[in-house]
Amino acid sequence: MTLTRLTCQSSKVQSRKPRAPLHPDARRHQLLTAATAVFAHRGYRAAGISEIVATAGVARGTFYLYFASKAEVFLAIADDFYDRLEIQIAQGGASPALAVGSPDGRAFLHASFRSWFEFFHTHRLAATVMLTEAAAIDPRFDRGVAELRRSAYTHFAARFRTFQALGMVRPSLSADIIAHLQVGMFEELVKAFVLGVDNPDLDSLAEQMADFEWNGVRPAAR
Amino acid sequence: MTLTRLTCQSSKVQSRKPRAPLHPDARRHQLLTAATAVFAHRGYRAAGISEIVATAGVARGTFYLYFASKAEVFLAIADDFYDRLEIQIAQGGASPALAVGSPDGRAFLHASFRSWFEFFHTHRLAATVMLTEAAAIDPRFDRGVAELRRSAYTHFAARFRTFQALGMVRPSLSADIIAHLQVGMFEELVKAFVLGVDNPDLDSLAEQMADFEWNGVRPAAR
Amino acid sequence: MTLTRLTCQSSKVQSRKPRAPLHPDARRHQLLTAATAVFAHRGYRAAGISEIVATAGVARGTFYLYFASKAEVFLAIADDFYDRLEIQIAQGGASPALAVGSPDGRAFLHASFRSWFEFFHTHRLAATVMLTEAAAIDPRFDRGVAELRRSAYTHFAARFRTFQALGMVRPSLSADIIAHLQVGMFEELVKAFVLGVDNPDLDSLAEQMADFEWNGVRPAAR
Amino acid sequence: MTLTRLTCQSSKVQSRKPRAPLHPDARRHQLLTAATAVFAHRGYRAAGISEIVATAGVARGTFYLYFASKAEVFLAIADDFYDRLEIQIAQGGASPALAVGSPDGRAFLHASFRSWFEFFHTHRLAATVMLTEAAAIDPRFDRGVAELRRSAYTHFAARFRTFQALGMVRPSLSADIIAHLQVGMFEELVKAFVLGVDNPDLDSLAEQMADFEWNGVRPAAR
DNA sequence: GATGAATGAGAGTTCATTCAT
DNA sequence: TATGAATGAACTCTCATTCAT
Repeated sequence: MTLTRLTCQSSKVQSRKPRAPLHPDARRHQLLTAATAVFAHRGYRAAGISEIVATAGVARGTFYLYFASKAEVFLAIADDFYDRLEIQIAQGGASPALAVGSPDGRAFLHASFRSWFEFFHTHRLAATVMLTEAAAIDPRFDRGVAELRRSAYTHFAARFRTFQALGMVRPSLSADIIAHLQVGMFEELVKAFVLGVDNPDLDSLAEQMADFEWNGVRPAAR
Repeated sequence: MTLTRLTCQSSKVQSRKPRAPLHPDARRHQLLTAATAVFAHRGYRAAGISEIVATAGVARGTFYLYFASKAEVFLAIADDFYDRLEIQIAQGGASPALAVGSPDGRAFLHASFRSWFEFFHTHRLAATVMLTEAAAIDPRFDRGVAELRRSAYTHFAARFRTFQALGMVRPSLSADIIAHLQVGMFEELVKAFVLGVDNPDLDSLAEQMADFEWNGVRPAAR
Repeated sequence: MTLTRLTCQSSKVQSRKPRAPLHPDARRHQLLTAATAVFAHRGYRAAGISEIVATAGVARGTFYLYFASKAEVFLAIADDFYDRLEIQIAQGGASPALAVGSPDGRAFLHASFRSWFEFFHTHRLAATVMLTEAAAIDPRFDRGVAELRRSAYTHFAARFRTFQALGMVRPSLSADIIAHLQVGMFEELVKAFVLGVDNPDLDSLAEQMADFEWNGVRPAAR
Repeated sequence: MTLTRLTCQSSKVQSRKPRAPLHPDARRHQLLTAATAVFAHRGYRAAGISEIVATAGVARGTFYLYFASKAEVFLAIADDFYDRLEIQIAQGGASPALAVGSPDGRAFLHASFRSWFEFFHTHRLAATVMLTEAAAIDPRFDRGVAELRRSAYTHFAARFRTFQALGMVRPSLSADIIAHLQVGMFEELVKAFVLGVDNPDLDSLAEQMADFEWNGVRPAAR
């Protein structure tokens, strides 16, 4: 008994033309940047993988070589932003230490605000994504954003209490509420005058905000 | 021989039993309320027509008898919110008129803030939708939502200028920026202490915010 | 202050033309039949939802109105088959009861085989699916198929033991192995001469199989 | 402030380190073995090239140096199996030649079955692939796999006819059907008691099957 | 010869919208 | 007026295959 060979003609269905490979880190960064831009302009839900890969100039499948899912890129953007935030805080630009020795609370507020405005201007797109997408995307992200905001409140409240202890600010104010007010003011100015604006006058913004926070709106006592 | 069932058997298909016709306005209101609740809890994109009609207790098709599209309900909610906003403003609770004759700007701020907090607490769900979904959802909405915010800024800025003209507040402050700061502070407090909270202490909030805005954080001059 | 209405033009993206609705049970049956045919011809993995809905002559989305997923239709087919199997067994066509009173084991085997061949011929397509897709599809299905085979072995083994107790068959044979041999022979004949054949001679098959099982291949003792 | 990481960071991207070249035949064999194992455990469709190359310890591209496509490896496995099958047949372990001179058909059947059980146990994995994936996988394979089965039937039928001519078995039986019955019984026992079992008692199996085939189930004539 | 990043067609699934009843 | 089954474009994700290195 002789069995005929099975080997058969293969019917290649389509042709694929891989582009030039790139260093993995570079490609990942490229995709992260593209995703940040797309999320910033369209929001998480409205953004499509199609748009991200088109922006990055790669094929659909390439995306999934670097991120497990759409949610995962989003979280990667958040992680990136957190990292930069921690560096910014660690650099002391916003720490009360700066104020010690300086009796001028108003000047300190100005410097602090200015440096934060600069931070958000530098990281414009990622900031847009973070400020915009407060809505539910992924349980992990919800936790992350909540934590981010809470840590911001805690940070500002702690700083304010230090100031109160130093007698630099009025002791009757609730540090927690002040923290929220600061975050609210800051977020609003950032959204209105920093993120979508080409050449924002960050110094003016910091000046006005510091003046407002320091002196209030009450006319000077006569 | 008895074999266990492999499937869970839940068909999405329902039976057809027409509900009693309702007055068009009532049905529209019913759908609008349902949509507001669903958008508030899930966000615009995540909300489905299915969920809205299920909440309203009507059929899918009925929805399209009253609204041309999903986008249209969202805009209807915004329009509704506008209407109430205009009434609130017209009622003078927030108009500078109140302040005329009263030289006490701080008391005025307190009263104004309090009444606004009450407004947002009363219209909790719609407010959640407007504050949450203010960000880019759909290019088509941007115009509408942006206009809503702009009108709020304009209102507050105009009021502030009136105050400046009356000498009630410092003239060196930029009315535009103050308007944004107020909106930011207000929005933040509303989100943090009003919308998701059962029995918010609106008076305290108004008090703290008014104190902060009026006096700033600077310690009392000795 | 007057706010302009937001109501905007809706840009309908595409036109949809729903076909005439059908009674849910009819539609479900239509889809189940189509899926059975497609799975029978291409196997579970190779079969696409596209092919199923094309066969049923409905739109892609309609499928998901009746089945939660591709795996779910498959399991529904299996459930259907199990139901018919239980009926077939319950009808006693295969029960040893028939043999009682009749000393003719060979005739009983013939009748039993015949009725089973008829069953598989009647439910040709579903049977093809069940006999073909022994491979892993879904844990639930694996369990189901294993259970199905085990119950078949158990059934045949029990019947054989009854026969042994009645002295109708040789007591030295292992009922478990005989059960497997019967299932194997049956499956093979079904696959080769029943499923893909237009007018199978079921009686001949039953006759040959009964003769083989009853007498073996040994030449008649002289 | 320390924020917890949101992502799990596992990139699919690997580093590039060429392995030492290997003799083409050795590499091909390495890949064939890996593919056999993967197909046996996951089935043809569910098996991925990724898994095959990971098992073989080579890169994706290497696979396509030795096989034109996924389908081609499958056919190569089948070809391999054919080769071994022909050797097994040629070795006469299963040829009627053995029986010539020996009047004991039952002993012959036992020896033959035993040697076949051993063959399938030795080539466990390839056998699993061939027996499991015999069903419709891809229209292109049907021809090949069908031919494999047909050649098995032909072989057994021819042998049976020889036996009939020698007067060793009953002449009234249809050789074609007997061939199918033998294949079915054999396949079933192999699947149930050989392939997935650690130390199968091949001799017992052969004994039971030979006894059944030789004598049938009929009680000894009194 | 060996590599693995890149590719893109096509898979399963969702859901806003339509219209026969 | 009210219904809900039907629709199909668009979505996220997979994986066999290619080719620059």
